[in-house]
Amino acid sequence: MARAGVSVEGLVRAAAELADEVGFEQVTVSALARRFDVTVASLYSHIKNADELRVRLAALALTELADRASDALAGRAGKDALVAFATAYRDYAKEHPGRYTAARLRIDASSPAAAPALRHTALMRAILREYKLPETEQVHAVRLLGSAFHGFASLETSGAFAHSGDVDASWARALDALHAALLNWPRPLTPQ
Amino acid sequence: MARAGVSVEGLVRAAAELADEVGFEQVTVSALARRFDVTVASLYSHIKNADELRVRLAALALTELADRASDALAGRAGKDALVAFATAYRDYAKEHPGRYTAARLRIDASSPAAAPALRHTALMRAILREYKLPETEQVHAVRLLGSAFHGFASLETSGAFAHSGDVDASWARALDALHAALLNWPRPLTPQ
DNA sequence: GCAAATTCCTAAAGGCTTTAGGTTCGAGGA
DNA sequence: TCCTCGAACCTAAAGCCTTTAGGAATTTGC
Repeated sequence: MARAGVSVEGLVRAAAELADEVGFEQVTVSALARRFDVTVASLYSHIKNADELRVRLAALALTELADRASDALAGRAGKDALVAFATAYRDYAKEHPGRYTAARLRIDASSPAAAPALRHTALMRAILREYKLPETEQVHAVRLLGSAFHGFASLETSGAFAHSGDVDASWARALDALHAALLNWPRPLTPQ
Repeated sequence: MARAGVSVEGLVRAAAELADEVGFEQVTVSALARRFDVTVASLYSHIKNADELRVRLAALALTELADRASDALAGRAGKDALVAFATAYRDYAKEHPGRYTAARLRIDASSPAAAPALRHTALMRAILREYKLPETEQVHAVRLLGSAFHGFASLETSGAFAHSGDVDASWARALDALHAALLNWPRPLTPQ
């Protein structure tokens, strides 16, 4: 019988497609085996277990997302950069809901997904450069931006905004408001 | 044999405890049956299927969360109200991570969880009253607040903020920034 | 006290994950 | 060319989960 030519990379790519088609939770080793027309047990020659598959999928998604964000940022600064980054983020979540869900998996420092996760922080800090926040405030600003972007993308893809109003307008206004917030970043009280 | 005295309410309460202990994804009909010392099939006299259990759990969580938020809001206005609401939200997510995850389930209008979900919107709009935004802007502001609160809670409980910095300070700064954003809400461009 | 409804049970089918152990393919050395 | 060895694949089986069917026991209410 001819071999199916399965490889770890191929598996992860197929898992990514499957995730976007049927949802991240439905990505199973069984479904992948069906897709490659191979028995389930065969896949265990390539991956250790179902969890490893999910972590690798997360790493793929985080890398793709960081690549897009990085491209969006090229040659831009200030509000332009903020909007481009955020929109790359939101668009990715809409185009690839399964991958996006995978990207939000709990990741610990030893995971192969840890490195791409760090790129995201670095990119956000690059956006902040133009806003000239004090060094100690940057982590807070990164967290606010991360929360707002992730929260919006997450609520939008989960259908929470589906029942009223113009979501694109909400997005534009949110970015205006965040831009303004960064310009007038609240000064910390005198340190104690 | 004496009856175990299972009821739908009891099941959902136990499911909520289980969710907080071992994570929402691990809430299974089997685990519940074990907890009640009853066979799995018995539970199907009380619930239609595993999905109904999850939806009921979501409804419980949304109701509890709305109750807390409502209490937090009582007698407060302006930034006070904003901070109290947001903190009730974040604290609930930290104390009850499993329930909180359930609350973020995709909910459609016919679901028994739809009604408590609407309370949340109403409460957020109450916060906005003091900020006197134009009627058409309120939906956008609600979405920004919802995104930021959910994003922060979600990233925090999933460990994304675990590796550096003072998370409470980030939270305080985020609320300061959102308060300022509401005070200076970006005017929409002249309508076309 | 008895009938009906409810609660609980056994049994079984079907899906997913993982491990154990055996077979076949294909590439590189003798 | 042949043969060997590792990788890729297979069958089999165990364990857990969901769901349905049909039957027994308990509780409730007339």
